[in-house]
Amino acid sequence: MDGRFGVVSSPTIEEAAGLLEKLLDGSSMVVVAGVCSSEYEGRGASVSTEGDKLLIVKPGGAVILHGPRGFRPLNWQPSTSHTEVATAEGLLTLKFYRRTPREVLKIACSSVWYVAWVRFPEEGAFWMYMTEDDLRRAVALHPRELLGEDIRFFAEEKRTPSGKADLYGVDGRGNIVIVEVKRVRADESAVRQLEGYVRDYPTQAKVRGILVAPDISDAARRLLESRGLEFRRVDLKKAYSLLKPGRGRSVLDFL
Amino acid sequence: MDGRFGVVSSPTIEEAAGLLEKLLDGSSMVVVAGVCSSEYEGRGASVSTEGDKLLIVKPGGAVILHGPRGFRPLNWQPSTSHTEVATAEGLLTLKFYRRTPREVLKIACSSVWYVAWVRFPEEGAFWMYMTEDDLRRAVALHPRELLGEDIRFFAEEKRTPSGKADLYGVDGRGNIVIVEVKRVRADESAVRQLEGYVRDYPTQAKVRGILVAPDISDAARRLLESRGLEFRRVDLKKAYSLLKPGRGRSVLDFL
DNA sequence: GCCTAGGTCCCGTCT
DNA sequence: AGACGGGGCCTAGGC
Repeated sequence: MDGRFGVVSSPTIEEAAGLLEKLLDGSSMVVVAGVCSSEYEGRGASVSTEGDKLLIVKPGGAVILHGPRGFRPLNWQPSTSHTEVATAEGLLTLKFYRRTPREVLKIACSSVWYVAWVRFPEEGAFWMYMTEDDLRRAVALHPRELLGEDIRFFAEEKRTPSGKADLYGVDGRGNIVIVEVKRVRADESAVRQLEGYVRDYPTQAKVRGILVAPDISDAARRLLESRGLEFRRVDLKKAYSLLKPGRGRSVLDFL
Repeated sequence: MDGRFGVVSSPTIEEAAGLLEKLLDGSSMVVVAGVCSSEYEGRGASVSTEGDKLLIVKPGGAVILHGPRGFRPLNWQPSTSHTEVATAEGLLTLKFYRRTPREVLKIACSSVWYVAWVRFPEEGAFWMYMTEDDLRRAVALHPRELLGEDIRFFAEEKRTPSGKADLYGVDGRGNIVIVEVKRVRADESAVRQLEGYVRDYPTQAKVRGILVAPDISDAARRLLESRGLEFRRVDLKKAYSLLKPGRGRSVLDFL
């Protein structure tokens, strides 16, 4: 346990427990593979029977228990306030508690294939782009190019009784325009959002509601038209290139 | 690689590549820890710089790349259609492709701490309970106990122009009642859903909309009242015990 | 394949 | 703390 990382293969239950007591101090990224069952109680409740499992415990207290299949973990704990390691009747038992919301995840392993860890792991930087935020900024800055008309925007992410609307503006004829932006194909819930924002705008005058997205589902289109709202198709490639003219050539080509 | 599992500590880049070419055939749950960077392009785009990473590849093709912190993976692929393993300029490079949607995740590792695997992992059974489905069934079967009045329900999960409504019924006075059920505290989007269902019901007569949940947010309550809709608090413990009288004592006690 | 809605969603951000 | 909406959300169920 002195190096940067370590692995112990086929530990006994007691050896595994001893190792984990030292390792689960928040300094290491720990992986335990073995034959385990699990129990969760909290916002919901679940049980899993014995089977091969992969347990990951990260510095910061995130706990993730994977079964052999699927993408999502069987059980997890986004953060942990208290951890217990013990052995009982030939089982390695782990308990991970969380305060708010009150939850507990219990894991019991009858065999442990290996315990592996990396100490004081270094965190690289991470950037994500092409988000809805990027698209909203592009629309706000370049309405003529992206919506086909000039709109002067005066507010973003403004609170209304129905929620937060993306963009507020005034069109060439002086109409209030409320814009809801979606980075992906717009569905009915996007229309419901926009409908609420338009209805909540405190005026007797006509308020235009525009849904801006690369595409819209048929059902959403019908709902939108029945409510007198508008849809504007936006080209993601064009939007992002307006925002960052010099960047992302390869990313855009991929789209 | 003959046993049920295996671990190789501190492999060279070439050794790691050789191992992974054999291991990434869908027969094993594989873990790679090392110093890696990553790139993703698809529905969005992201990059991460060199740092300690934990790569998990499951049978079935799920790929999960964790950094040292947080609960969610930095990058992932829910399923993979094609995988490439190579070495280039002292780096282990892995590429995971997906068809629909078209996405690619590229990982490059300059050091590999360990490669570990479990072959032909056995899957245990998994049960989850106390879902929204359970609650909806409880309300449909026991309206008097849970809503305080007799309602005869005649439809569930029925399609409307605004989406799918949870329950349709008729109350003691012959009014149509539409019920939206939430297992957790109801928010504004729940009210918007219910509002749409009520509005879409094809009748001139009064239609009651009832939101059923263990709790409701203040903003949602205001929106609900302004729209003439009703709220009924439901006790999860009671609902669940009505559904399964003989079961779940311990789970309920925890709530 | 698309679409809808749930989820122990998680997560940031703002009040 | 709660609350609201985004997310490469994922996943199940319909069509």
